[in-house]
Amino acid sequence: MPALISDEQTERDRQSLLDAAEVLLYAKGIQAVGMDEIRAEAGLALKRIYALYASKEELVVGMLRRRDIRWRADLAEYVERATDPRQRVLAVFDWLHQWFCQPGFRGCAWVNAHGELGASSEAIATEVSAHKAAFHDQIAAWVAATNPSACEGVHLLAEGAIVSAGITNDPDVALRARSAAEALLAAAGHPAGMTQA
Amino acid sequence: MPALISDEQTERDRQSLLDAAEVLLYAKGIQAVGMDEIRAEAGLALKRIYALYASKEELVVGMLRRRDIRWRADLAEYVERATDPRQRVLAVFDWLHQWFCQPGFRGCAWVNAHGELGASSEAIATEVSAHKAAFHDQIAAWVAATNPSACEGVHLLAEGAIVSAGITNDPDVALRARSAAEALLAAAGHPAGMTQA
DNA sequence: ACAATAAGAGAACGCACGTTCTCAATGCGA
DNA sequence: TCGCATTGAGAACGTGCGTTCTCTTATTGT
Repeated sequence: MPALISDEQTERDRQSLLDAAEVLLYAKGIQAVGMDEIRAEAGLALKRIYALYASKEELVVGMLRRRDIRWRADLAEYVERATDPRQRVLAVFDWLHQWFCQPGFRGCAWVNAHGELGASSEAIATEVSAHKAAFHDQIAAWVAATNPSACEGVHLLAEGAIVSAGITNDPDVALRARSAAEALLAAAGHPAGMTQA
Repeated sequence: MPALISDEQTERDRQSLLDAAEVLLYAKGIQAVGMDEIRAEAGLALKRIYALYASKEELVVGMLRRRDIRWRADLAEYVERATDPRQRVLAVFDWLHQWFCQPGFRGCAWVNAHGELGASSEAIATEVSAHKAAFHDQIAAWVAATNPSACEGVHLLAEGAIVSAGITNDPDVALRARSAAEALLAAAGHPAGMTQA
């Protein structure tokens, strides 16, 4: 095989690599997985990996970035299947419940990465912030269509559910978060907000 | 100095060690800090450290356990200064806000530890679960005194606020969580619950 | 067919870390 | 005062990992 590598092959290799990295790093933590284990799982030469990403840190960032796009697209696809604004917000928690039920669920990949490497890697911390901001805005947009005053609360319920489910391994936190979100949507401030200092 | 070491000295050394470990591990992450750095900060011999804890893993568990006791006692002390049940619940978020404002705040030590080592260390995962369960029960007890149907929601708001503040470095999430908690407390179900499947 | 080159496999390097071991120094009992 | 046990300081050991290097193999253009 050795000889010029096509752009298509490069893209295929990149996806294999990101697939392997995503599975292993999410399951075991970032520092717990060596580049050699990723190489074996991806079925690529180490040299090839370092041609695609200059360092493990860059690979992690690339993995988080691809996961962010897919994860939020999946969520949006599910949520926007509903047409009623209120049902859309509740669908967020149904989607979360589904996610929590998947075998191997181990909390939020971005929160985990931030806890492990946020202090040492600026690049990773930035990627995590970007994901969280995007998730916040996505939720806020859906909630704003029903009850703008509930945006922040619903977002925090979602974040709380993710973190709680990750640690307790109880997928039903999503349902309890859903109920609370329902209550928030029904509460006060349909016209204006009611934030307080 | 070499000769039998008193129990009092042992306790002093243990606290110095836990102090050093807590500061460094929280600030930089667990795997990012070597035992030698902890040794230097604690001002103890490596041999002494391994006489107090048989391994780094045990030291981490000991550190988390002491932090759990102090952290929840501080919270309770602050919250129970208020006498009105509703004010108590809101005080939780004021206390969180205070915490988020402290320099060096970097999210929840237990969530960070779980993300980093929950998959590889049973002992650490167990300690984290214990802390989260205790925190949940503490919150639930305070909320139950005002509006039992809001227990789960308020707890998730608190968890969400901690995680969000840790990543965005915006202490004011605590205030937004507080507003949402206020709304939940005011909502429905004073008599019965309203959980849903 | 043959040089030139590019890619794969994996050995090698340098480093960092958890843990243990050595050894000199010190306080205590006789 | 003398020997013994205990402790502290830090060297040493083994291991694992990120990254680079070597060397072989195979493909391509002439």
